[in-house]
Amino acid sequence: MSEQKYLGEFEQVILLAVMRLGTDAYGKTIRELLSEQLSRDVTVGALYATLERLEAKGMVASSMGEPTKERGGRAKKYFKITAKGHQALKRSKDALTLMWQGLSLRDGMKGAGS
Amino acid sequence: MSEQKYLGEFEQVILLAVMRLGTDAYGKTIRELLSEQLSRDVTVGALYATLERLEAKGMVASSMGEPTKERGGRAKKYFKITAKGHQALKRSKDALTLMWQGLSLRDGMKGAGS
DNA sequence: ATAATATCCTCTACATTATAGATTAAATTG
DNA sequence: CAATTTAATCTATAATGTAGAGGATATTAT
Repeated sequence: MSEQKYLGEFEQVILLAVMRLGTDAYGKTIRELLSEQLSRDVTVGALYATLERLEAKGMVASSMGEPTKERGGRAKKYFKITAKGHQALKRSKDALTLMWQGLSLRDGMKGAGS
Repeated sequence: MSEQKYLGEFEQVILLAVMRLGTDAYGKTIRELLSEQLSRDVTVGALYATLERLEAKGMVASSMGEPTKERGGRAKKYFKITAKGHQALKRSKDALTLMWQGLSLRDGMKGAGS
């Protein structure tokens, strides 16, 4: 048991990617999304390892799809975010939002005078 | 060498706390801020370990302050965010913002129909 | 049928972050 | 100087993040 409390940085990003891809979220599409949107190229290993952990924690659910496609190949493993995943994501977002409240980047650390 | 690319989840939160506290950021105040704002109670060990890592990466800078205060005690170690820390924070924020684009929580995974 | 090719997931290992709390350091007060 | 107060350092361990070789399963060409 023992529920870990917070989502890691990468876990958040992957959860968001899965959410975004809707019914078409699997290894390749997730990797492409991260590469296109964030210019973040992750290796397959990094991706699946994290998806597995998220599934173990009940944040995502998976199901194998029919392999019948354009040009052969193994069956895809589709992922979708669960209600628990949504909650975790919301908590993470709210926390960051709270901490950002009233802060602006731009001008670096001035004030600190003296 | 080897610049790690992304800030961890906790690193982000702490960096934001240091930024928020301005000239009064040290162990105790940071811990209090996290406890009050996020109801997140971290142990001293967790906090300092992360601050050390952030300093090693050049995201924050520290300086010892005069201990002369209300009731004795050891000197405080003040932290402030550096320009590099700002940049890292901005990158993290931008990435999350991009991924959140167009997504709304509320209604969970519908569409998946079939 | 079977070798070549295409897709995509599984497995193993190791690096970095996160978390805990006991311990030590340094100052004030009686 | 002993007791008290404030705050940082040290030592371990768990959880996340990162990599890439390797295996599985399907299609296409010969």
